[in-house]
Amino acid sequence: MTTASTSAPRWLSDEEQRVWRAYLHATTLLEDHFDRQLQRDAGMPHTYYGLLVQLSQAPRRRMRMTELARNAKITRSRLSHAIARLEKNGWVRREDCPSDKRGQNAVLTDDGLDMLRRSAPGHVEAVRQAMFDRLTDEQVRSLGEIMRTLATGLEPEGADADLPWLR
Amino acid sequence: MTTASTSAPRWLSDEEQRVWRAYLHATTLLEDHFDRQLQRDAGMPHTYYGLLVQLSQAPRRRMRMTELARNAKITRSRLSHAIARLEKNGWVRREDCPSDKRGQNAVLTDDGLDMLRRSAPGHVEAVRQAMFDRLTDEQVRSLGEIMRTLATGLEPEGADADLPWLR
DNA sequence: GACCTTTTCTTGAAAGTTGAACTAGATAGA
DNA sequence: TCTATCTAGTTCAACTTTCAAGAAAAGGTC
Repeated sequence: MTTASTSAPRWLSDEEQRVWRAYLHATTLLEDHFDRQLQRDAGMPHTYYGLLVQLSQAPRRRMRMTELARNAKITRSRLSHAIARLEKNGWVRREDCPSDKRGQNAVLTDDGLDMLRRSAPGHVEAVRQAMFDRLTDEQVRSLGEIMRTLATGLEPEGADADLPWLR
Repeated sequence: MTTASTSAPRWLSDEEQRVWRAYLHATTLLEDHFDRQLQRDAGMPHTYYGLLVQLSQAPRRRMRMTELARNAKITRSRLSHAIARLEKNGWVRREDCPSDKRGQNAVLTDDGLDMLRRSAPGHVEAVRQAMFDRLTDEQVRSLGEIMRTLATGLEPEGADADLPWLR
């Protein structure tokens, strides 16, 4: 009897349960915290803000939709809706891709860049206050390594991976 | 010139940026991963599943709404909607609180407990595979400490805190 | 070229979340 | 008591996300 479906579950140890719970609590609170900070100061949820940041750092302030979805770790559908909303705000515009007629580029507008410049200081301060100011250098280093490991684990090389931006 | 609004922003260092990015990537992918696993195997999002788990561990399998919201780190509004949905599924029912006529208890039903027993092994396995199997014991220990620190930082003692379950 | 499959992106409806407004009951002070 | 305030929980509308379906172009094979 060695099949996964019938073998005895390897329950979490007490410490693992505590760590898992702490992980869920911290990530939920952090997400809520930044969503509120950015909704208040920039008029959009954290995810949307992240898209503008990505675009601002891309060559010529533009990026293909799927590429942007991959960077943000979200589905293309979600991205389509998000870009539509940001377009309404005048912070992004769409542009046909010259080399592939199916493709679209999302382009950060000047207004979008302005909005980013205005809100960036406050957001960085919020990130510092909630995360980096509370951790030792060693903890920051360790957190980075852990998070890279976990992210990599969920993005396997093979074509069998169920990745949001390919759904 | 020392006021927060006008002092030079303390931008993130390169390493801090990498850590922050890795954090966002990993947490986004993990959330997506568990939401899908549970939607597939238990017919509900991760947050809802967490509520059933909380109830299953509470005395007499019941809990006051605000208390449950506090444990889950979510707003009471969100919880109201969630419980309404779980009630439709027959996994939870509401009950008037005897000692406070404004209060409601959310009670895990027998059906709810069954559903939890059926899906728990698969979920634990998913958590192991995505998180604990990939980290060393030392990393698990470190992650726990980091997450407890961050969660605590966002739940200050004072009455000035903007906590989801008090909104 | 004709045909089939894959890739890119969008759409519309259903499900979930947020924020503000609201009801009802508890609490505290004059 | 009377009244003002606070707390518990729900509801509605607006917004966001998911899922399934679909249009259009690209790529591969014969």
